Amino acid sequence: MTVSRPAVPARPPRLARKERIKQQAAAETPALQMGELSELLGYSLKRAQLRIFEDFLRCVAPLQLTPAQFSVLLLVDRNPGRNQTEIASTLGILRPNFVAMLDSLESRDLCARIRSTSDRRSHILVLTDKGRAVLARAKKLVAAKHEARLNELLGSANRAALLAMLAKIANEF
Amino acid sequence: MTVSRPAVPARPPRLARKERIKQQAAAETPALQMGELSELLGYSLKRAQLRIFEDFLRCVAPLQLTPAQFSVLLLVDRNPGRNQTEIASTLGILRPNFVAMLDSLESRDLCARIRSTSDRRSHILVLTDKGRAVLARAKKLVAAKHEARLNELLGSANRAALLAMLAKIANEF
DNA sequence: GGCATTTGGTATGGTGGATAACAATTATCA
DNA sequence: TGATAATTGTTATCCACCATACCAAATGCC
Repeated sequence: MTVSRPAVPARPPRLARKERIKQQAAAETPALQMGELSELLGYSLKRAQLRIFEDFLRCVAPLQLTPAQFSVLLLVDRNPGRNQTEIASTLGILRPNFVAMLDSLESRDLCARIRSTSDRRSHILVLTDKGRAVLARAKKLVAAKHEARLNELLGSANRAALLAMLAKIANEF
Repeated sequence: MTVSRPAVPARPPRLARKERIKQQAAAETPALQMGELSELLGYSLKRAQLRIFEDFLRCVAPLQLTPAQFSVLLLVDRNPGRNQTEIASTLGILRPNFVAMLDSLESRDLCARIRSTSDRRSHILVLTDKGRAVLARAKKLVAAKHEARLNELLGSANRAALLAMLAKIANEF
């Protein structure tokens, strides 16, 4: 049986960050020296991440999904029978912050919380039919627009190497 | 002449994010399937970025500098005579948000705002002696602890390739 | 001289992230 | 068995970051 709680209106994600910053400095004096900044991995990493998220939002805009929401749908779909704590912790989301996120997804009828019969404390997460459909469409959009453009920019071998290094940093650093 | 305004107390950055999330799921059931998540560049990118920032904070903790503050000091040092708008916009910081940041740095006597004689609207940014000293120490700490460990993990050739790809994404994507 | 623009700043709201505390439930173990 | 500890989902709350609208002072532009 589905556990329902007061509906929380879904909020559309915002995008287009860089354009607004650009317009700040319209007619610029000679470009600034970046100095050691361009050698700082953290700096480039954050800039690249912002870009990627921006593009992700654009590509998946018709479905109104943020990267975080997409990752939740993916993980829930791939791991049936798991509860909130398990899904949240593998995504690096703190349990309290995961509640509102699920409320949002549930209010849009993309996923549902089901009371576990074996442990009545926990809520098992499942995708609804609509959730599965949206996830499928999102995957296609991401693959066709987002990742494809990345492959074009980097080349698929480089892209794979990049991914491997990022995973290494995330896991072994 | 230095423009001084009501001092804002400097706030120490927080760190150690991952540990707290780990403790959520202590004794785990079989690991979850990440599915397409590990193929999503944005996901790995963000995870890696969080790791890198965490380590950066740790390495530079004795100086109480966040990555953003460090980047401001670097940029101001490398570009004398620039005003707030120029520094902020090249760092992707919106002018209103840059005010508090400068207040903090100024209250710690790391940098100063100087009224431009040619344009009395703008504040020219300069590092104080203490600011230069702190920046120098920070650079050494970052190079010795942070970047060195990264080189060890990836190898310097790979690290350079990674940096190049990230810059490409940030600039050409 | 009158107008738009620029600059630094304030106020404010949104959003993500983090902690403390709590009730209900389950696990542990004397 | 029964008392105590741990876990789960949740609320409330705080802080940091990001974004917008607006403002006064100063400047640029006819």
